[in-house]
Amino acid sequence: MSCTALMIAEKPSLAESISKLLAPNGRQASPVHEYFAEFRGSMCKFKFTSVKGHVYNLDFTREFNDWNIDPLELFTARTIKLEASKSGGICQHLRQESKGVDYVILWLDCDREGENICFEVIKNVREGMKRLPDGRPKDSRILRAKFSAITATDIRRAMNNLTFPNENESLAVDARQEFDLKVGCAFTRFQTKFFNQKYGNLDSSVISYGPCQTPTLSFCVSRHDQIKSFSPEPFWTLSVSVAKQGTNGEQCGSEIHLSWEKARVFDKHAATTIQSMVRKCKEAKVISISSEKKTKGRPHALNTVELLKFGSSNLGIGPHETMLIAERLYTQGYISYPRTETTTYPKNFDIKSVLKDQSRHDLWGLYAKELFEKGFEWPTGGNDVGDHPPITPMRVANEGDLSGDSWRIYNYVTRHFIGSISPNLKYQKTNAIIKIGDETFECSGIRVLQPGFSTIMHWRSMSDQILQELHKDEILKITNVKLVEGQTSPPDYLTESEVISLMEKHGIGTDASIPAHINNICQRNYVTVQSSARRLVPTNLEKIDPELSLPTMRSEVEKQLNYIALGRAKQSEVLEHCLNLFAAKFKYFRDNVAQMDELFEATFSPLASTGKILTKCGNCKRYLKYIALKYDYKGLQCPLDGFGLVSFSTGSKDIGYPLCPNCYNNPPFENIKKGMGCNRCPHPTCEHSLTNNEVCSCQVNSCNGQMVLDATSAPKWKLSCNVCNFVSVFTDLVKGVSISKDEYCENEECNSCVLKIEFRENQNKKPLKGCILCEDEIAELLENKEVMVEVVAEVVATIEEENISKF
DNA sequence: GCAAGGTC
Repeated sequence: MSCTALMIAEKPSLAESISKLLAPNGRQASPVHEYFAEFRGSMCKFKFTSVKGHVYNLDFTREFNDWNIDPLELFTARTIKLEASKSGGICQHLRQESKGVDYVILWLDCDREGENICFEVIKNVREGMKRLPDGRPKDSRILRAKFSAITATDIRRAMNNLTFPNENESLAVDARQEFDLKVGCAFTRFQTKFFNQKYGNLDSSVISYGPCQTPTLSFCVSRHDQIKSFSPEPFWTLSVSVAKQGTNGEQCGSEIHLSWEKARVFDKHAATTIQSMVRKCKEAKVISISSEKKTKGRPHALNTVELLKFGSSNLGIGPHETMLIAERLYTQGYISYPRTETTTYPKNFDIKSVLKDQSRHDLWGLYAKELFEKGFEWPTGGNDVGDHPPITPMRVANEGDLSGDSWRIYNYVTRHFIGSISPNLKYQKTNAIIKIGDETFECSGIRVLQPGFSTIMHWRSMSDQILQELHKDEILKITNVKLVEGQTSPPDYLTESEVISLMEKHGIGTDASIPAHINNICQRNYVTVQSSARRLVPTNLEKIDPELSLPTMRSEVEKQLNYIALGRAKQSEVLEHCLNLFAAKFKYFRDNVAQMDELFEATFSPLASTGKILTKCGNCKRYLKYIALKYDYKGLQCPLDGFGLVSFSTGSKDIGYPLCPNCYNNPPFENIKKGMGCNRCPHPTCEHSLTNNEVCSCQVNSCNGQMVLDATSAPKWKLSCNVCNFVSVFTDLVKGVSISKDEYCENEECNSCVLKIEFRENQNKKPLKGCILCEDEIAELLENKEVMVEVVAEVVATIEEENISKF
């Protein structure tokens, strides 16, 4: 009695290697991967074939592929599964091969996607299988092999412990596909149309949105924002050198540079005080010497993400390109399968023979040979995720065998492999603590004891740093004390490699899709890659709504999908719930984008077509456009929300004040009312608020307002009342006006802020300081001096009267 | 013209 079993792997290469591992002793599987072996007590003909990834792609039905329909309809649209590769004819192949077979055994990758492909396969093979005598299909003979490594023991174990495919896991993937398709397309279509109508000069024909690509871009954009909002601060540091001294106090040996315990001081006064104290000291004393052996561990086995990071940061090859090269090396048989998350070698992995092969290599053969003979280090640590073994060399290649970048990638993979089984790097670090007066300094030296893996992975090597021999309590001569001024600098743009790390940390994308997401945001011009260091710099096409670009957005949906996979929730309910949630987000987004736009257009611009960039929205980072109003934006920014300030004008001459468009509409604190300009805002720290710009009380009779310095009025400086229309403008002689911090008019009854006045260069006048109400010299500088002085006279009179009445 | 995830 005999039977036939059709076995299906996820990719051709696996069909080949697994069938080789399963074919009985000495009998190689034929190129078509057919062999005979015993199965469940009878002789069986095995046919091992494969699909090529997913069999189907999800798409909308035709009527929804029309960009003219309301994107909101997509959330409830009908979807269909279409065969993924039309030319490949995978469905046809499966139907053909499954005709009349007794068993179907599914060898798809053992992850959720693989489980989903199982059911895509079943859809095609179930029909043709041999039926039960009563004509029912033999579902009990559709089996699932579960394996965690492509090794003989593991594959045999899987063959002997066949189970059934897990439908819940597959349903979770179906839900994920439908969710991503609907949400992605709805937002993408809406955004694209909205911005294409608004701006003619977009650098991209489509502004896409997706649960992976958008958070990825968002990492780059938030770093961009950090850089743009960074303001450098000056700091000071002590640069001190000492030297050993002879019996007569003469210097012997070269200078030793010390690093200061405090590193940086942000107060110049403190820094100079410390410097002069240190200068007064005649000697430095060694307080302690310590020496410690340290270890830098050899790397774990190589996985995809590590390869991508190295490619980008050390070889200057982008992730997409790196994967293309790695795949080519794989199909040519030079390296193992390059898409894996696993960082530990399977227990029965033949490290010895791989290493022995490499001992023939032109460049590192000698090192590999020595390692082989002396005995390599068995790797410890790392993770077995159960997908594929780590990336290792499979065949020796010398530089001449491979071209350019292929060789560089192969070179790295192999050095990494050898490094991962080499000894650790060991070094001795010596540290000396040195005191000068009350200040503590240190210096250190490094001696490499055993280079270990860094011999082969030279980019990770350490070099000796010689430290002269010092003793505890030794007195050293101070040879140099300098105060060095520096400036804090903003962080740099994220490197591609840092973005990959962030994606990995937040679970965005997979080893197979990370390169695709990065490639996506580059190709669509959302970011550009800086040539040298491969840093990702956002272009003007930035994100729209921060809520939607949070990396947590993906993990929330992922959590819901897990419930389906575990069989704890019904697929239809979860999907409906998530889609409803995002349909609501979509509506909110759509209405708000429109509202925001209307609001700004109504307030600031009657003509939306032309005009220049006015200021930037602190929430969405889009530029707001401003058309032909009288007052210009002066580059001042609201520190609370990042919006650029604008001048509000009533239209009458000189009457106006600065205002933050965001605080104006969305007051940042309870006691700040809607519709307030900066000149009435009581915020304690904002540099533009009333608190920090009020000069004196309004001098108009019966007005209880405050005269506020209006920084947006420069170069024509003015003080304006925040209640009535009273304005005092400075004459053209004045170049700058500012409020002197913590200084008030000596006249206790007045108590106005002291103003600092700077004159224009051609005036040849020294800056002035004083009270605008009580000092004539300052009041003279006002164009409407008379008004001011008249009012002052009245005020003084009132004060005097009040004083009199008090007595 | 649109997503993400497999694989080539």
